[in-house]
Order: sequence, then structure tokens, then C-alpha cells
Amino acid sequence: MIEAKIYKALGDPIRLKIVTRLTKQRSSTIGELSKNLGVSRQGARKQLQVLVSAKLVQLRPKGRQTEVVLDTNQLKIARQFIARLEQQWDQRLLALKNFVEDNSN
Amino acid sequence: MIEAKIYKALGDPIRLKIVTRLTKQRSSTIGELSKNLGVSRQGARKQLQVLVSAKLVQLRPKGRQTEVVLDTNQLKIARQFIARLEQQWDQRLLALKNFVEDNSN
DNA sequence: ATTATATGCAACAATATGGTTGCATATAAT
DNA sequence: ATTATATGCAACCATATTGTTGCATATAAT
Repeated sequence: MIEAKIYKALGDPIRLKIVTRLTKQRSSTIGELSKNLGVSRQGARKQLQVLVSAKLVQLRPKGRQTEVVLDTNQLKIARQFIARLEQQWDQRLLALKNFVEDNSN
Repeated sequence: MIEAKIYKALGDPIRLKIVTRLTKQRSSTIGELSKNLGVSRQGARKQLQVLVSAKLVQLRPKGRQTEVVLDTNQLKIARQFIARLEQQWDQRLLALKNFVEDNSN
């Protein structure tokens, strides 16, 4: 269950907010991103690091500040994994339906 | 960020395994589900409770044992939220592309 | 050269999490 | 009636997580 790490990273309101902002802004600096999250800059930075470790975002130092960019590949993986789970569920449902029909005559 | 709770629930290998099993088996008992997870029954039960709290699964007592069923609505919400994030990203990308084109003549 | 800004890093505290063991209890089987 | 099975619940422990504060440092602006 390698995917668990991605979900864990998304499983926090602050981190999810950071990710959401990045989809809207495409990229931002650490300082900018750390604002209005309800925690200190250092606190926000720690959350950001979790996203980096989960490879959801990348950091690109640019002189005095460092740019934060989203890696949408991980989002895709996360979404597709859930989609597969839903598929399996649907198939199971279909198999059950067929079974019932086959035995109803 | 209400969705965070769902991702948090999925963000653990054992819990993700439970969910995966439930998509394949449609429903199971607590005892059955607790097997082969690498932890004690009580340990597994605690993880299961996290899934219940996140409304990802429901428990239905049936006499001596308790049935566990997946609530795929939550999976759908989780998937769609990610899909929306990806969409926003794509729109931002498109806007940027248009901007560049408009200014290249 | 001084000052301001953006960031990094470590130490610390409080709380959450993941897991165990031990025991209680309700239903089912003999 | 006894025994076996499926489950619940609490106490406890180790570790992880979340947040803070304080201080260091590198780049940029004046």
C-alpha cells in the first residue's frame, strides 16, 4: 500500500489547503504559501515538508526565496487508485446481479 | 477542508488494505477482516474504527458477529475532490498558454 | 556597510496515533 | 448447562505528529 503515504499527506487541513492553493496559483514561494494558514511560518514549513516527502510538491530555490510547485502526477496516482477501488466494487456488484438473475428461473 | 478526514483515514497501509479488501468482498465480518493484517484483532479493530469515524465503512451487528460494509460515497467524494484539483491546475495551465500566445505577436 | 527579507534548523512541549495485553460480555453451538 | 466464538472496552506504552520559540544564515535592497 504505497499509496497510503500520498493520502496521509493530503489528510491534514493545512496541507490540503496548501495543495489547493497551488492548483490555483500554479506556483508560489514558501513565504507566500505560509501566510493565512493559522500557524507560524515555521509551522507551515513543516507541513510543506510533509508534502515534499510525499512528492506532492517540489521546492526550487531561487535566490533569496524558494519556489513551490505542485507535482500533479501524485494527484493523478491518488485519484486513479480510488477509481480502481470503485471499479472493483462495481464489478463485484455486477457479478452479484448476474448471479441473482441466473438463479431466478 | 472537510475532505482531509477521508484522506487521513485512507492514509495508513492497514486501513487502505481493509478498504481494498472490502471492494473485493463487498462485505465481511470484523473477525474475518482483522486477519492477516499483521496486527492483533484489537489493533485491527482500532483501525477499523477510524474508517467508521470517517464514514468510509459501516458496521452492522448480526447476532454474534458484526458485518462491515464499505460506503463508496466517501470514495467518490475523495476521488472527485482530487479531480477538481487537477481541473483547476489544467485551467491555470490553459490560461497561461493563452496569455503567452496572445503576447507572442 | 547596514539593514531588511526569506529561509533553515534545533530544541522543546503537548497531543495524537498505533499497537499491545487483559478482562468482560453476549450470542451460538454442543 | 457448559463451552466456544465474536466482539467490546480500558489501561498502558512507545513513537509520531503538530506546533511553538529562538537563533543562525544567505541573499537583496538602501
